[in-house]
Amino acid sequence: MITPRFDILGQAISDASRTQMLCELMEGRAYTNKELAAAAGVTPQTASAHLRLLQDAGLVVAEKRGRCVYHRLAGAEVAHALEQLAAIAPADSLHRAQQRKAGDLAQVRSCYDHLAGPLAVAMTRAFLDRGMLQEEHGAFRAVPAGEWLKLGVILPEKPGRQPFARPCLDWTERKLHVAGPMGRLILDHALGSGWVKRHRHKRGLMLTTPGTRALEQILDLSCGGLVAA
Amino acid sequence: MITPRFDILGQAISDASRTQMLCELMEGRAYTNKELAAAAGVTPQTASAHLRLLQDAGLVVAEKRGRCVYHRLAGAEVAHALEQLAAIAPADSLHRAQQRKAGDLAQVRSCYDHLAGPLAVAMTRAFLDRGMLQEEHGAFRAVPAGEWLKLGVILPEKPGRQPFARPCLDWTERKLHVAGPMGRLILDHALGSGWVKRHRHKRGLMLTTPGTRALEQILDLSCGGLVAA
DNA sequence: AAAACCCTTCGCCGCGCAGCGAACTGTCCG
DNA sequence: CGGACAGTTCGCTGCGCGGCGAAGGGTTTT
Repeated sequence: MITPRFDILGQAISDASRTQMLCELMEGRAYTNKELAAAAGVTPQTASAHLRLLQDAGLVVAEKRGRCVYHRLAGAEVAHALEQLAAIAPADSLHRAQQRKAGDLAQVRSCYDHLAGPLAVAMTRAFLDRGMLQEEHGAFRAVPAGEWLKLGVILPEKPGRQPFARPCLDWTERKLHVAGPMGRLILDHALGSGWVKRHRHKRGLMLTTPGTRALEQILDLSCGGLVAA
Repeated sequence: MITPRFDILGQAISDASRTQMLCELMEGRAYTNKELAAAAGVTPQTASAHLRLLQDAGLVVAEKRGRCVYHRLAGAEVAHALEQLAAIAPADSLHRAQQRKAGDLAQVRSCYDHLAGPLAVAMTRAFLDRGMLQEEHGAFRAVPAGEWLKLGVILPEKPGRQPFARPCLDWTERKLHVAGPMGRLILDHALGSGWVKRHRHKRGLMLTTPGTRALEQILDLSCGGLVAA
């Protein structure tokens, strides 16, 4: 019997501190040791050991720049596999309660390299409603439309082997939203256009007033309650 | 930040004994405690504890029948998530060596509810070559063809939300083969027609002479080396 | 040069847990 | 009824590993 080394991966994600770090890294940004240590609630020494383990497991890569070491997920496949796991993992009820209290914190955020959270779910729903996107065989198929260009998306001429618009299951909503190259384009464009901004210290993103207006104009999407305070 | 309880799943698959059991269960059959204990190389008491943990994690369900308890994977989602993990997990080189020595053992086998291994990969390649199946956006799309009926597959009238032919990455070959409802139909038909048979005590399946002839006739597929001794 | 800062390595403590032997429950069979 | 067998529970042992404090190597700032 051939057994993939699940245990190596499993051991990597079997610890609450490490999963906390991984969830942090799912934002797609690179983080320093100290930041991840704070996120997991442990000292830097401990975080250092955890990150070395995650590195050995191939889930995380490190990049030294000056006196800081920046850690990030090893690739989109890793983020994708973790999403899949999240789909069958029981949600943390404790943190779910925090989410309700925190309110907007989880409303708009990024998932590795694309938008996630309620905003992304709402946008995807708008794509489907307007016929810009079709769900078929559990995959997304983009339909040529003028709206795409306004969202910073240029559709490929021919469908490639990799899905251009990959469905990604949101952790909180348990609903699909757009990932893959199209998701990346949308996030890049939204950041470049100032529709969303990264928080300085808090995690997550904030939807700006221009962003709200643009989404309303292009997709007829009302973003009530999603604008950060 | 919302964190799915990766750690619960992670702890479940962080132990080599448990992963061994899970790989065994990936065959799709139900196994008794004793069988799984033998597969993992531990005593029944230890296996019992492991299985209770896997049950608590929601990966495995147990069914009591007489004095035996049959364990099986909790569902196709679990099998799917494990496949995804296997895609980024380093393969076990030790067992890879065993595979080469064992030869036909890994050639034909099932992956939860569909055929897997080199045979399934070869069949999928034949589907694609003959135009019965198309790969698009990383998904499979079945094309109506007479061959499908001979393989026990009746194509659905309209594409549903769930993919009918889901691509599944094989552990050993790292190549795609057909899973999902279509994969299940093919395996069911192959078992029902006597094309493949389950080994009595050994794991895996064996391709019969009628099976070889049928595949050659329908798909022009030569199965040299895949027939069990 | 000294101070501040980021990260890592080392050594230690303590918990958690995999593993087994022994004993117990429940089921099937003669 | 009594033996055989599957599974579980209990108690124990030993290893692994998460955690931190202390100390050391590098880099940036003053």
